[in-house]
Amino acid sequence: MISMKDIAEKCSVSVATVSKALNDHTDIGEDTKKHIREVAERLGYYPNSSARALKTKRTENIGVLFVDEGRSGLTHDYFARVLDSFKRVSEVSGYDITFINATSQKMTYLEHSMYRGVDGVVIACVDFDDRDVLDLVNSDLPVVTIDHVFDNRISVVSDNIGGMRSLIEYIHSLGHERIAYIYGDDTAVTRNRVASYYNTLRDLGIEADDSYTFASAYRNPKLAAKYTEELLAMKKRPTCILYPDDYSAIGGLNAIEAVGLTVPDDISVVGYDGLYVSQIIHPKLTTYEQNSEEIGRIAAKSLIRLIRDRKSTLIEKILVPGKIIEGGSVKKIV
Amino acid sequence: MISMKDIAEKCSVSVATVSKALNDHTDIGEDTKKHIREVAERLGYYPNSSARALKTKRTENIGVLFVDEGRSGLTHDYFARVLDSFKRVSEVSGYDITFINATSQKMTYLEHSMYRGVDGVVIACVDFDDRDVLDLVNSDLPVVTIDHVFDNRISVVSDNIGGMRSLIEYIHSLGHERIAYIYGDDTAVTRNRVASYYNTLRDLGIEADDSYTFASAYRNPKLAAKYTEELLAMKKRPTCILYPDDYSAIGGLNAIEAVGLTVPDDISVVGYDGLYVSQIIHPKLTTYEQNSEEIGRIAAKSLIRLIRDRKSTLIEKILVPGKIIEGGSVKKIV
DNA sequence: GGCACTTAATTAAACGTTTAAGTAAAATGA
DNA sequence: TCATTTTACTTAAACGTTTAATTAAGTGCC
Repeated sequence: MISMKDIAEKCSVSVATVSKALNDHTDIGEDTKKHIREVAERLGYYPNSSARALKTKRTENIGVLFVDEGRSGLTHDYFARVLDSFKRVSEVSGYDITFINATSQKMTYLEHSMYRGVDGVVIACVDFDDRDVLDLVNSDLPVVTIDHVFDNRISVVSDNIGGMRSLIEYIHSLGHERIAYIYGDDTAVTRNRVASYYNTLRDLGIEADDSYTFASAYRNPKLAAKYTEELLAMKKRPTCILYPDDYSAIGGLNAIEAVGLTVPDDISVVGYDGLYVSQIIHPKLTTYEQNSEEIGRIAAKSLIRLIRDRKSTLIEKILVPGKIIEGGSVKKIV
Repeated sequence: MISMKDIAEKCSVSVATVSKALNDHTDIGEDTKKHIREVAERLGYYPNSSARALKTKRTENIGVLFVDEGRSGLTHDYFARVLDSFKRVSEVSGYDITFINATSQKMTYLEHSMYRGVDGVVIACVDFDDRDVLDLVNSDLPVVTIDHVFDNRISVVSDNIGGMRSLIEYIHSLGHERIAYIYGDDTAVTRNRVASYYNTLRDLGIEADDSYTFASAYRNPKLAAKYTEELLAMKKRPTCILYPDDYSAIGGLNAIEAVGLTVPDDISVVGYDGLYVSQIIHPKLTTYEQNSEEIGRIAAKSLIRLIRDRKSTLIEKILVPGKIIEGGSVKKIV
């Protein structure tokens, strides 16, 4: 490994001069800089980030906490896209991404973050009631959370309330009044969507029917199919069913076809997420596409801003709207 | 930040003693160790990985190179699962994962790896002809590649040849003889599968018909649908169509349904990958599930072994078989 | 009591950077 | 011409660890 010392010797200058030359300080002559850089290049010099971090107390590294119950957020389409976008934006700003997860070393998330000396942490797709997560959130580290709001932190959240509202208003505008909702696991996200479901119906002058709602789970087409069957068996069955996500909606589609009914002619179906796959099946799902790209982007920008301006005590909740994808799974009722 | 110095002062011992006590060296008395550890705990001490790395030249960090043409491998189901598994196994062994990607700092992958001082690198889902990738592969760093073989490196590859063979043998055992194959982009993976397609047909005594094969692309249902239409329009059309991946197969399914034919009664369809979604649609796809879990696991184990035993010059190609998922998209022909 | 050995600690240097403070020479200005 | 400023560099300390070398005290043995 070539170090500044090697360059210094080769150039007959001090190590400090080399450091300053490579970091483009103003108190080094132009020709010296040029010469040092050439030699550095020629010797194949790479700066050593550990040494640099030790001195500067900055690692230019961002920690990512992305875990959901054993299964990592990585295989979760929506979060994978958020992370992907986050990563891209961070890299452009010169930050690398390191995962801060369950370690064998029985370190807490905060300990792990301190150990690695990350400059900041983004948290998403975790159990936000977890003691370790809360410790991290309440630490001195710059933190941005995604899809969960803490009152002392910057958060970037997908607009679940607005999303649900616009979906229902859209369906309603096509003539639907009997709108069922099979919703996901009990999380802040779900609670917002459910509340918005009820509020929107009320605002539209529709009386909500509790037998039209089911507590299901995310990404569980089987369970969604089961509740769909129950809905189909009702005397006064809904004309449209909303699902917690696109996978569940596909489960619903199958259940509907299985009893010989057709989507959207006999009953309409609406997903959530706008996954790639939702647009290649037949019928294409009408669904709500969360802006994962934008969420990741904003989270990265916010966190980096926070890191660079540590004294900023700004607490923000940034709401990111998505958009309706008009597939072919909802029929206009005359 | 609490450092060893603080603990040393508190305990009236030298910094070296603290270091040794915390690292459980044998030349420190038991009571001293205990005391030092208690104080460390009480003060909320975290070791500093930068300082440690500076001394030991080990970061306990693994670099991950996962890029495909602009779009990161993160959003690619198969690679997301491989990475997820890789990450889990690495973490258990005490390694963290850092992405080594395109940086704004115009560093090459190798430079980036050296800069971060990663102990090793896993490469997957990249353009393996890229100059920068080759430089990394030919560097002194421990490297493991996934789904691509270099003759000087350990590689872990999904058994594409065997996978293709077992799929075709399976289909053939159900009575199919006219088997079409729409395949993906020109990569090593594709070439292996195509070769295996021809070899297996030959071994089964079936004369391959070149008009039954199409160069399509991965994850491109539109293009797959187009070639499917061409196949359907043939006078002597195939009884079964193989696709490069499950998404493409779904595109094929749609194209088939669109002309009023039914899968599998009128024609059979076979995917590749065994994505979650392939098993929740109707009909469920018959497909080949690559063992992404195992691939990630083996890659991690191999890389860590290589890191811990640097002088090992072992070069291996580890083939990981997957398995057929019998869905409902292939009919038995009498 | 003297010798060798063991145990438990310390000292000091090193890892590769950054940076405040210092210095010597050159340029500027009256 | 000499004081002042500017330019271009060097010195030296520091960041938080690890570790080889050293030391000092205690133990056991004859």
